[in-house]
Amino acid sequence: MAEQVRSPRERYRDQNRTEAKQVALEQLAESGPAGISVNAIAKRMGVTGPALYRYFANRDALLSALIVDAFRDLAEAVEGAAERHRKKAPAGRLREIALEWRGWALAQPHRYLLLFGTPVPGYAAPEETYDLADRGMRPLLSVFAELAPADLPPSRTALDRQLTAWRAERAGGEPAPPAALRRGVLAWTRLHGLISLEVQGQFAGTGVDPELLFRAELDALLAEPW
Amino acid sequence: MAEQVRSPRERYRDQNRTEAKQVALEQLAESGPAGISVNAIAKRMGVTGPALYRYFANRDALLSALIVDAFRDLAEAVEGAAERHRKKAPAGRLREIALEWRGWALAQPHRYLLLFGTPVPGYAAPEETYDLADRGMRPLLSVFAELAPADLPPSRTALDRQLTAWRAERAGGEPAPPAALRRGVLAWTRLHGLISLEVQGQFAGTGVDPELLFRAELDALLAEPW
DNA sequence: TGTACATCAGTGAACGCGCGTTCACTGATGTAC
DNA sequence: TGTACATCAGTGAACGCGCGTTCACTGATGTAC
Repeated sequence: MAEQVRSPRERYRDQNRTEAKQVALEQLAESGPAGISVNAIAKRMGVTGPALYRYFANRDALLSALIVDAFRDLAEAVEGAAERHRKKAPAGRLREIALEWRGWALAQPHRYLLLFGTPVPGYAAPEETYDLADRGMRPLLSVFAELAPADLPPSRTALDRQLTAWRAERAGGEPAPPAALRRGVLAWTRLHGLISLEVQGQFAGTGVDPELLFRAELDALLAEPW
Repeated sequence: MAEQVRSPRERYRDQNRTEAKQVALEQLAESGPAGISVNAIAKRMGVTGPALYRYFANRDALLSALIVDAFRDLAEAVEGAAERHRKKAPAGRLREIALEWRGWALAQPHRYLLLFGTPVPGYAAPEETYDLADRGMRPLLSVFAELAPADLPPSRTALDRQLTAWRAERAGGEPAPPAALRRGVLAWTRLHGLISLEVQGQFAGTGVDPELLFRAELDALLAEPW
């Protein structure tokens, strides 16, 4: 990241945009996406409501900024974990990536739900989010590409064809065996299933420790035959 | 279900309660949980707002009724599938149960998200929902109890102890091998992961058919070693 | 069967509230010559 | 370096709106004798 030269005014703008987003995140944590209010944010910033329209075209633009930030943040966290453990064997790296991802979600449940929770009605996510969502999945897919044995029999099921096309177009480029893509995507949906239930407190009254479940799921993922 | 003797007035009340809930479900589908409005429901019913307070103590009570209904409905659908295919081998029955569950969610995504989506902030679900949630899981757990080989080595991990205690207390009673509980719960979280992502349209732009992914996940579930 | 009373559904007015957004404006900060 | 002008942040008033909920009430329906 090169340091950008910015005028004082630009710095000031950035600072205020950032502050507004931070306050919005507090509201998100307290009362959900519907609780994010332009006027309330302004009040907490010590400013009147209309002032925020200098920084965001409208409420939806603010929401979009939050979503894009969160997707990028998550992708960077996952990429960071992959990078930090790049010397580990793929199985160990997979564990680290998955745990990083869960950690990110648990540390800021509202942001995770903003990305993967109930869609906000009447709101359409900007195009950018699709790329960022794919980017977050890439490290997971790569690990499975490494884990795949070299002598995998080729597969031409409809699903495998779809996955291959998707990989070529969006999810990173380098070709991978379809079986690796399939397992990578399913790994993603499995981990998401556990995390989303945990984040929503579905295990709360059960006496079952979600982290142990999560680790058991990782074990199962690695024990599965190819 | 025995036919209850009810006075005309009671029948009338039930009818109006039901109609209010139906209209609320329409609103839920259109604009999410936050879009459920007492006044708007009344208007659609051709009645003034305060009239609804004859039927529900307040907005939260209405929401609770919707949630309890949905949990019960889902549990009954799943139980029905298990019952309809009771003569099938366990593996086939598992498929049917899972497909029934997915079908229920896809047919009414908003209701599924009401149960398992982002929690409504400031709203506490009534006690009853916990039992109903467990009830919906039971058929899945039972199938895994059947699938478990008889010669499973005993396990005493912390997770298995927690699952056994939970099963004894809430999830149906009949004891089952811990490994079966573990796999049953993980089956649930896996299917939920796929379904919740599908219901929220996360696969929309990818060209990947979620149903094929779902069936691949079922195959993986059954191919896994014990 | 008829009358007296109790129950209950629904009305309409009112409460205080917060929402997103627009508009014309003031005053401060930056830019050009 | 000083002046003239353009840019931009923020204000305060106002818009129309819908929200959940309360209250005293009217009028219809049911119950008891």
